[in-house]
Amino acid sequence: MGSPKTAPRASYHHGDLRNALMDSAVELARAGGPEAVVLREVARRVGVSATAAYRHFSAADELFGEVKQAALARLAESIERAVGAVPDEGDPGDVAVARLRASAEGYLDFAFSEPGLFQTAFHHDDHKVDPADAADDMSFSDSAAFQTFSRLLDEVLAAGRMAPHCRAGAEVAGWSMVHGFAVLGTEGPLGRHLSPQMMAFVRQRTIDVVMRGLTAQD
Amino acid sequence: MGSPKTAPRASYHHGDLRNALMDSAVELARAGGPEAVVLREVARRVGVSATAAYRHFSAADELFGEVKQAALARLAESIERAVGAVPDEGDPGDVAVARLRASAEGYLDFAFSEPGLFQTAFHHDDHKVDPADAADDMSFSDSAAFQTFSRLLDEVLAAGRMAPHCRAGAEVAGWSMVHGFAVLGTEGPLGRHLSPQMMAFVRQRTIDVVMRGLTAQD
DNA sequence: CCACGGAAGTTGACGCCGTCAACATCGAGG
DNA sequence: CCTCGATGTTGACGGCGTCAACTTCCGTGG
Repeated sequence: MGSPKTAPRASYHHGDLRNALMDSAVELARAGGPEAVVLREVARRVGVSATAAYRHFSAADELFGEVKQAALARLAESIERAVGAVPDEGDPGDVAVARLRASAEGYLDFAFSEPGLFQTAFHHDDHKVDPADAADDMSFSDSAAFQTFSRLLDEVLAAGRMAPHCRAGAEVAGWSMVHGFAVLGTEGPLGRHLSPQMMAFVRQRTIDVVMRGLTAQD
Repeated sequence: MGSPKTAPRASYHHGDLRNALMDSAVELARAGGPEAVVLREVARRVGVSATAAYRHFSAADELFGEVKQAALARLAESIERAVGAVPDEGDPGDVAVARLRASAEGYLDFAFSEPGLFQTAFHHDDHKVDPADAADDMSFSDSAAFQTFSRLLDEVLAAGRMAPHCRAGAEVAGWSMVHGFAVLGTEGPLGRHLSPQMMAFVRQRTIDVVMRGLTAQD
């Protein structure tokens, strides 16, 4: 008695090893960032031999890739949540702008509350750039979060809060800003040198700058 | 005959091993990014045993730290060069703005022409955040490049091209934007999914947005 | 002049990692 | 019931960073 899930050593076979490995790997990434996702340690935590993982993943990279996708998904959730929390009342332009701003806040909330997962979501190893095989590599720019961001910019444009000629490339510009701040704050020197109050201040300042840059009317 | 430098196997002792290891390590970082800086490989290239490096560096991390500093220095050079190339004539406000913009171009020029070194410059391992020992970790925010950037913002302010209340936190906002674009373009999904023409376009767009965000007058 | 002490480099070993080949165990379907 | 494929184990390999012990060389003081 006791399902294999609750009694990890119930039998020779695990019963749900793939999911158990994923959970363990995600927890490792959460606590220690991308470098902490070590196949042997993942297996150890699940109470299984290292090579057992090869029945469910072709290699360690594949496991890591799935952890990355999971992290990306949580980032998307954080953004959706923040955007969804904006009250849909008042001037449509104000709402559109507020929603755009909220998406940035949701991005940064995730980055700073789950730095390990955030770094994992954007970790990219190898310098190998084989010819036309880049297609299979799903990433943020294909993710729900990016689509959301794009849609929010369309809304701002439709509400007349952005000069039409500025719309092109705006996703990348806005994303760059928020992402850069997140990277510098979580793994870069910002988080290590600034007090929490300073961090909060420059965070608002940074969002102010990008919002002003995106919603200029000239 | 033949100095130890030109004849690497002239004698048992190398003569200039520390510099030789540094050069080799920097070259590795240049070609393969931070992950490619592997102590044993560095030593192998110099034609020396792996443990020989321990006579000059306390650990592999220390070697890597120096490579990082070298990369940071080259980034600073790239920025200085771009800023220095701006002609110092015409309206002082225009010059200040042009110099600020040039610093961003210099930053991105380096990131895209030397992606391995750029990634190395900002690579940060371990999630260990020991108490008050963060002081010794020199990084970009202490570097010449950051000081330059700060000075350029002061000039823009002094030339009346920036609202005074926007000056605080402007370094971080501008740096975040440029850094984010560089990261997404070199190791992130941008560089892998966009054509060179698109890259050039979004690059200009991104710089436009941050310049507009920083130099707003309201 | 030489011998000697420490600086600089070597070898061999340890424990960690990812991965492979060969073997053991289990449960579902003939 | 018995077999066979899916699942998990063991043992090994090469590569990594690092340590302890050993060797080679060079500059210096007697």
